[in-house]
Amino acid sequence: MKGKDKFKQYLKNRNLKFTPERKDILEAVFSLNSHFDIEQLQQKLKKMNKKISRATVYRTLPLLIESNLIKETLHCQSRVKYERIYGHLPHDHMVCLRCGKIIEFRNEEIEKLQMDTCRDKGFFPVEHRLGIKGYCKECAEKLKLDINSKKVYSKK
Amino acid sequence: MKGKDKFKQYLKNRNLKFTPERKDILEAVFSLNSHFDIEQLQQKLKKMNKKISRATVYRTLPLLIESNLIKETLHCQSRVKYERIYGHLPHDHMVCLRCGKIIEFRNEEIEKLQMDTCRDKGFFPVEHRLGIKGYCKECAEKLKLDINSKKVYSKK
DNA sequence: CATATAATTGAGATTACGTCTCAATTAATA
DNA sequence: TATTAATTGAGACGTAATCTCAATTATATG
Ligand SMILES: [Mn+2]
Ligand SMILES: [Mn+2]
Ligand SMILES: [Zn+2]
Ligand SMILES: [Zn+2]
Repeated sequence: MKGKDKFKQYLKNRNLKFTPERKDILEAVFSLNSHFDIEQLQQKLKKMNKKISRATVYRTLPLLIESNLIKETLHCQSRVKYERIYGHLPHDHMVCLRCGKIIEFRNEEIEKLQMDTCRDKGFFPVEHRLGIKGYCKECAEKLKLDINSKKVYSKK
Repeated sequence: MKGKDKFKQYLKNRNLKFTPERKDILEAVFSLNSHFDIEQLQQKLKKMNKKISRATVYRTLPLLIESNLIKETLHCQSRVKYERIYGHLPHDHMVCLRCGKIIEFRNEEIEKLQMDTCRDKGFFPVEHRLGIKGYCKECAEKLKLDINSKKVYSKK
């Protein structure tokens, strides 16, 4: 797993240790399907029979973020969702308010326009996040929402 | 204040009451400058000499959101920030990681592309949020960051 | 206007999530 | 192998947000 070397390198650069706990968490993260929250990560570790304290899990996530292996992607039901980014192309998300489905999309044109705007404002971008909430095709059909109408009708 | 009527209407439609507490909270929200968090809202109410319980404040925000008067805009330092949207054009945000400054921008082209993507996926959008984190012009200069370089350099 | 009724409120308890503390342990190095 | 600074885990702690429930009140109706 190539992410491991990157993580090791990152740790070494700052005189941090590559402990078994950090290795286990890294493996759990990479074995999870991309979007996950802390709860799911802890579950996974449990399934792997790794008893790692909450504190350590919480302490390790920022390291994985700092080393560019994962990032925070969206807040969903007041939970922070993370995802692997190492080896993945940047992309954005749509979240279905009914079934919770997450749809990924990539639009380079949008990204280019974002960069242009940053340049206009003299802003140095580090991270950007675009999230669209709404209803996926299936749910929209069930709810009889018309995709071509621009407005959401308030219930009743 | 026109938002008041909209709120009243919303409440009436669902057999909810237009109580003094709700009125006060609405007024506080509309007198605050656009981006605020719960803490600031409570401060404001205090300044207005309105003693409204925490529970009521928390219970009222979702109503204001549901009635399209305000929306959640961004999470900043693990706090949810809200802002009035009634009577304001939709826009997105840049947040400076150093000084906390929030820069608003509007780019219709980006919005159009988002809508196109939704149409492609059959997704019915309700809300979208684009946030760019990074460094504002002033901070970028202080930190000697080069706006034209695409990558953020990891420290040391 | 008086009454009926369902919605609302506030105080405080409770939960949920995340951080902190500190003694014991351990990875890295030489 | 010895040295040393980093790490860990258990549990205390902090804080935001939600819940509970008895008392209150906005609204509709006659
Ligand atoms: Mn994703
Ligand atoms: Mn704004
Ligand atoms: Zn759905
Ligand atoms: Zn700044």
